[in-house]
Amino acid sequence: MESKQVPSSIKNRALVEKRREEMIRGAVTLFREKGFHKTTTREIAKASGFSIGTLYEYIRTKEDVLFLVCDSIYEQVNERMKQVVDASIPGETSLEEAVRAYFHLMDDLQEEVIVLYQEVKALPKEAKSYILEKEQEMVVMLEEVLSHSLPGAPPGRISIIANNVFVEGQMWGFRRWILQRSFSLEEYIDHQVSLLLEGVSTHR
Amino acid sequence: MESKQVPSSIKNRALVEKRREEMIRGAVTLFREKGFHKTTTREIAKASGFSIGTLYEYIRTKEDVLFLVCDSIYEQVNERMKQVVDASIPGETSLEEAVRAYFHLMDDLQEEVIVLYQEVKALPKEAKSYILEKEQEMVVMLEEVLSHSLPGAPPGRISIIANNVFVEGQMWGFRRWILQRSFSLEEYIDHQVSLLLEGVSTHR
Amino acid sequence: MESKQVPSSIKNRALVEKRREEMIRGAVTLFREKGFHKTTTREIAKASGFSIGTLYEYIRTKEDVLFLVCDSIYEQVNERMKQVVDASIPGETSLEEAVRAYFHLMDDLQEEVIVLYQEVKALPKEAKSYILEKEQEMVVMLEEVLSHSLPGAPPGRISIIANNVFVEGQMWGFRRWILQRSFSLEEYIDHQVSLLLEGVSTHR
Amino acid sequence: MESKQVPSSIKNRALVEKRREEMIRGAVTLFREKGFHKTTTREIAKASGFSIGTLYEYIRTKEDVLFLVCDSIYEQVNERMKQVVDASIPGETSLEEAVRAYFHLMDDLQEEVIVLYQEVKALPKEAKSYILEKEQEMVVMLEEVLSHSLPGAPPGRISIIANNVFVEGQMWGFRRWILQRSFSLEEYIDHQVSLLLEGVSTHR
DNA sequence: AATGAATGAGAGTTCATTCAT
DNA sequence: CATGAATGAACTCTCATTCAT
Repeated sequence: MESKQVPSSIKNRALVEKRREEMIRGAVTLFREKGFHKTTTREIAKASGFSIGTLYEYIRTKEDVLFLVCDSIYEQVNERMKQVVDASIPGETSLEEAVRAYFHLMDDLQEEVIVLYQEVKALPKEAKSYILEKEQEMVVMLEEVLSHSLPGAPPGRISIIANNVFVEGQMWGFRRWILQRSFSLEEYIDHQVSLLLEGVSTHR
Repeated sequence: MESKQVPSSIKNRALVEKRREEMIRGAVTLFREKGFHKTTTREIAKASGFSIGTLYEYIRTKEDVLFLVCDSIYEQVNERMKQVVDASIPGETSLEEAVRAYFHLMDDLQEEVIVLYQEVKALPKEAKSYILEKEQEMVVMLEEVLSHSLPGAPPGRISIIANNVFVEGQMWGFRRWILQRSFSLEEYIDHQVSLLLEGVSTHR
Repeated sequence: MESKQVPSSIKNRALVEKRREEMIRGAVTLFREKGFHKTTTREIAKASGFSIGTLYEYIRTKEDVLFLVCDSIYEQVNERMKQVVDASIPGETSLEEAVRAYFHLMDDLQEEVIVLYQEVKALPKEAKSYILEKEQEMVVMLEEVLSHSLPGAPPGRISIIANNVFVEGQMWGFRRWILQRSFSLEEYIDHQVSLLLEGVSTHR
Repeated sequence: MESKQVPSSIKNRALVEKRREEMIRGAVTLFREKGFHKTTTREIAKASGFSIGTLYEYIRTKEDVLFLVCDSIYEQVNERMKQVVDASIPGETSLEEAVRAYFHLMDDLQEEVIVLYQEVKALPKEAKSYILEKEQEMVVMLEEVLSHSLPGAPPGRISIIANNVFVEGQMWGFRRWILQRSFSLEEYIDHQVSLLLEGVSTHR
């Protein structure tokens, strides 16, 4: 799937898939720890379990690694989110359920989402657009769920709510140093859901 | 003020202040365009109007420039936000007014906020903590305003709302490519205020 | 024939011969286009129609390819020149005829001769000597023809004339960008023959 | 003069000139010994007496070094040849004198000319054209001298003679392993002049 | 106080060669 | 015999930082 975007000089497709998975696993950890720019290609190779020469058989440039990492993360996020959306029966599955599922997902993939969040901007132009499109797919999925549950709401409003929820989900990860000090995931979700549905006026 | 954090070999305090302002002005633009890592110290020197040698009379490392930039931005943000808060009379100035003022501020300082947003993580540990504290001051100010207007709300809830508002303000800048395509600033603020106060249930 | 100089791990002699011919054909084109140093072994393998692994069954090092190419070219040049010389009957075949035949040969093998000309120096010492000997054989053949036609001339003079003719033949190829703009092959040969025989004094 | 072609980040023009001269001196020797491709930039820096970092303050790429070397050689060659031509009084200075001067020049600059001869092709396209133009200037100078001495000769013939002389001069250097074994410079020149003027027919 | 030439560690990338299958 | 994945030494080039002037 990624092979369409990033060419490799290795012919064996299955092997490419396998090696790239190893690579992504290694790179995510490194990027999370030190950021993309401070991670060297040699470190990536080592963390992936192969030599620098082998690394470059599977990518063309260091930025390709970043792209593969970002792409893979959104692939996971969208995949799992799609399951939630598809399982939802319009009119029956509540907005609340979907939002809760999304927040749980963001909790599961915290590390990955932080990388995504902080490093996408380092991608070369074209690759960045591609990834931002995938991000947008994510937001669109949220919009769909929202419009099922709020049939009368104007699309502009739906869009803003979707963006809010999207960012609040990510916020749980990238502002963890403040949020996760004071709240459990469930508490955080409860608050956000309550705010979403009723605004500040209500408080329990 | 910054001189406390970043030593300079120049004695003349006023001069240090002046040169650093030039430096920050130049650096913000560059960081916005190409990011911290892809900006060289030579470019910063040039954009600041002095030589590389002179640049290093006023800082110790490249990261000092980033620190000065981040610090200066929060200085401005907090300064202006403080004015809003101080002008507000508890019980009279409404939550809505304060939030609107904050969103306008985020619109004014868009470029700067994006830099802040994307590059803080590149700061060395200690400097990062220092800047994150300033960020937290900002959030605390929002919390204060909120607790004035929502006297009965529990502090945890206040904190989450403050974080939400904080991030939604920044979102106007860093998700501009999607938001500013569909909404004027006023429309965006109207929606956010309405959502904040009443939740999704209401719509016009 | 080449197998004496460059060992191969393949036993089947005929196969070695065949594969090496494919290899030389591919390599000449590449060397002509981008030079020896900028051509990779992978490219040579591809142009030859087999894998990099197979390539290395028929040679030991990249320089072996260059050697085989150079050797093969001189083999052709000398072979064809020998036919001319052998066909010449001392005293009957004129100097002019032989020189004309040589220039035509240089025109036919232009591409190959340019490669020879530009890349021989990249050969390792021993291989270079071997090739330069073959080059010298070529010059010696010219000397023989010349001494038949100029029986009274001292050998030193013969040698210089042979070198001149040798280089003028190659010049038609490697200075083509200037010569072939102004002259057809026949015009060029006519001029050179006239100059050779009579010097500058005469002009038509 | 070269500064127009190859930008340097050093501002002091005189210094650039000086350092580049050191660089060229070092590089010529290395290129002569091992060729352009087998010489590393670190070796060039070392031979020039400065660090790798400093080297790159005066050039952009390794190929720039080659260009500067080639340019400088032709600068010298053309400069010195111009003196000969300018000193010649049309009608008085004989063809012979000019050709002799040229051969002596080629003897003096043997090493440099061999480098030129073998490495020009490694230059990037544009730089190559520029250097070939300078080479052509050299040939044109020879043509001028020739046309003064051979007023009745057709231009095509003049051009070929100039090319012959040009290449025969270089030949003294790049075929030294055979020519300089058998001839002193003066003997070589005597033969060439005699052949040029009278052709093969005459011999002393 | 200001300048800019000098430095060299270190980064990304290539590619000839090997060897298990 | 043929293949192509794996290797790592070696290369070019960058850039933060220093220091003599």
